Amino acid sequence: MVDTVEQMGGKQFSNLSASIVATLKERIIHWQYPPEHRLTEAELCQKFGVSRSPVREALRTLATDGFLKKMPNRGYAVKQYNFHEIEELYEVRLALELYVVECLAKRGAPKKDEIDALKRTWTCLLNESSKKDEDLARLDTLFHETLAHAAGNKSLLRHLRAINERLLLFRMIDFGKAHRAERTCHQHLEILKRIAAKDVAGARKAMQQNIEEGRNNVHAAIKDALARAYSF
Amino acid sequence: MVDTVEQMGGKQFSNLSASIVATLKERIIHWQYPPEHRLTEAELCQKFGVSRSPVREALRTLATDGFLKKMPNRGYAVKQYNFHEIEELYEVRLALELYVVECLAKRGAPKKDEIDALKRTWTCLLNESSKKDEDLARLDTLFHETLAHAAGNKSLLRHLRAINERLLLFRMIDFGKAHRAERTCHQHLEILKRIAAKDVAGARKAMQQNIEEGRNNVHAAIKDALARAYSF
DNA sequence: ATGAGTCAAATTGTATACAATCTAGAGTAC
DNA sequence: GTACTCTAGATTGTATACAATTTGACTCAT
Repeated sequence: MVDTVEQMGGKQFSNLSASIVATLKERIIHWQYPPEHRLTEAELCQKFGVSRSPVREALRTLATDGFLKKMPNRGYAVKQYNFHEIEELYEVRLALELYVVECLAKRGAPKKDEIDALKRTWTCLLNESSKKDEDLARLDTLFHETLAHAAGNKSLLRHLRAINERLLLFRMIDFGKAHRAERTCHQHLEILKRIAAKDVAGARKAMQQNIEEGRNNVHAAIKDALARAYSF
Repeated sequence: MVDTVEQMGGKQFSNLSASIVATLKERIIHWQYPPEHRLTEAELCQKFGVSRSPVREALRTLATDGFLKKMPNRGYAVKQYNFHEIEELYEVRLALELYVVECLAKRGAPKKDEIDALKRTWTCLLNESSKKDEDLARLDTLFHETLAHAAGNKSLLRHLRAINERLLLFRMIDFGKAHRAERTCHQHLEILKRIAAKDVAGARKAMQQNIEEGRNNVHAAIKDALARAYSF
């Protein structure tokens, strides 16, 4: 099976390296490459039909982004996050997102039109009969990133994006749980209400509940169902 | 003037790219390359006497680390942080470090030997007549990273390191201020005391004071002295 | 003088060849 | 059977050549 980079979703990239990064990220997120799956430069060159230079750049990028791990002289492998590491990612996320809502509750709400758009999207998605876990997870991520964006700190947003991108893999598990989407929607509205009311402590608490519920779902799901693929 | 990568501090690196990254980082931090100074692959190849491959990798790394900015088809340039961006970095740092002390105050103090070592180092440095700003800034950074390490979250530590490394440039300004070292030392001891007493709110407050004082010093210094080099 | 068009230089993107290093397995001595 | 050595293969690191793109200045027509 020979892939071509051009197939990749129809999106255009400025160079081969960026395109390869996007392709591999997509595959890793969708579990098409299992954890610990090895990737070598030569193999990818052949599959994508490109030279080592762009492949090499792409692998380095993915390694620094935490999608791959580098094994000296043995190539790269899809990084397998253990239970503890996932918890750590959630903790950093919590720290940053609590700060976001604190800022917003203190010095003014996010832009009304953005928030309204999010509310509408949630409503549409919940009414649909076929709710894909991935769509829900992406919408959830979008909500949190919209808040971060509204806080107006680009550096904060960048760090949060890096973490959320990596957690997307596990958040899909989160939304696999029954009625999780409805609960999340409810929690999001609560967060917005508290921010609007400039209730700093309340907003922090609402955000903490939202994030920790997700974390607990992932926590439980991993222990239950994924013990085979992911050995702790 | 032809540099050789081997000169670089005597440290050994596994490959040329890592060595170039370290060299350039060092120079940027010491203002040997002014903000907006342009760096092209070809120029660095000639200076270091190596080929484009490792130089290219190094430049990409420095760009993603926030030391350089990439200008499409115009090479790279030393990133000039404006006032607002520095404030943003300090905010993210604050969010993460508040979380660190909160964790520590809640679930147990850092290791005693590490803390004692820090205390001793502070004492030595304060007694020396020649206090270099850079040494003080590095010790300050070390203190904060030791706390983060004690919190036991590797992901958190990585994000914090990235921010602190970038802020080192400005923290040297911070310690240029008279008696700042003594004040910082005092504040650090206060933080440790509150953590030991499991006083969460007190520890957060002490940390916030410490960080915001530094931020204000940098804030003022930049407005005063650096308006020439750094145009806002 | 001003604007469009053109071309050389600068710069990055990609391919490929070669060098250095490490891994793992086969083979051999004991 | 076990441990040791040596070697072939795998893999990354580095150098270099070539292609593609963009920039900026120069020319020429208006």
